[in-house]
Amino acid sequence: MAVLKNTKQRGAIMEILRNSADPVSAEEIFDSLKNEYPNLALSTIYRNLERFSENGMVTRDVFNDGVVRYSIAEEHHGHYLVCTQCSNKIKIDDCPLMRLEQGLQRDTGYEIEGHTLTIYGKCPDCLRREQGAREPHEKQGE
Amino acid sequence: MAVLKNTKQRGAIMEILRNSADPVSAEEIFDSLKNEYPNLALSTIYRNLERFSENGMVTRDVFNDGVVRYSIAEEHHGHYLVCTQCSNKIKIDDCPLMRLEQGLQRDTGYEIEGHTLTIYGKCPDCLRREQGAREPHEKQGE
DNA sequence: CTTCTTGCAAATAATTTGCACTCCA
DNA sequence: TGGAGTGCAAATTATTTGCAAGAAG
Repeated sequence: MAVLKNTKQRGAIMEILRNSADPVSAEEIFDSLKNEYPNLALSTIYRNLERFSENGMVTRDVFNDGVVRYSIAEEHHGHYLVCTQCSNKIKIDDCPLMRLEQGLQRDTGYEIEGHTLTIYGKCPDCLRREQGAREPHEKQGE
Repeated sequence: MAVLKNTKQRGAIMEILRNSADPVSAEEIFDSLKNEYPNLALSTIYRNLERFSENGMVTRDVFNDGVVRYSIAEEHHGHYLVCTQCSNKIKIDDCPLMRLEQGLQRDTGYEIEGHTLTIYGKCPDCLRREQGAREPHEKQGE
């Protein structure tokens, strides 16, 4: 695969990725950079993001709104327990999938490369709040 | 929310969803039905799928190829082993997460509601194809 | 200099929407 | 009958691609 040359656009895109905690879309990157690089092309961003993700430097994810967002690969490890109300997240360290994966590999002939796992629930705070809201006379929207 | 009237298109779409083990896209449903209903419109399918999913009858998922696929909500518990090359899917029946979830519930105070799990890898066919394509002068470093 | 990159414009692909007509309840 | 549902065509949105000009090594 071709060598990645070092251009200022490329650097700028990488910097945005590095500086943002959450995954960002091509368009968001474009907006962030259009002042500094007035004739930066959106296609340049798409092409770079694609290249980054091929190289494993960046993780590509399709969100439920159908938009693809990217984030630095480092940040993207582990599994989470996320609250369906407030989106509060707890990292899950125990991952019981190795065993399962070994079995699958044997049974299906697949070469397992990885997995995604997210568990959803309500966090204690939201549960409490819900209890409170359940009082006979107190009905409140959220 | 408006009452869902009973039309043959609507029934046919539902039937497809019910009869398919894996999630299906609007286009796939369209293809399956275009013989039986020559002037069925794709937009009708999109609109119905959207309505189904609003009503909770059907689950909507955006896949990595950016295409939205739908499946009957019942089937909801089921995890997949998907090939990173050809997207071939195998359903995983064993789900080792109950135990983990019980532990988490105790440890974190979350009330667990569900989870998503997908395992990625290369299917036997793609592995074979890859072997074949591997050129004589192989590169060592990885 | 030669390959990798970029910008621009045009092309796709999936999905959505406006509108007039049709059909179920 | 009246509103829900449909087909069709045109509109949107995110992303991709071809190509000539420009920069990096």
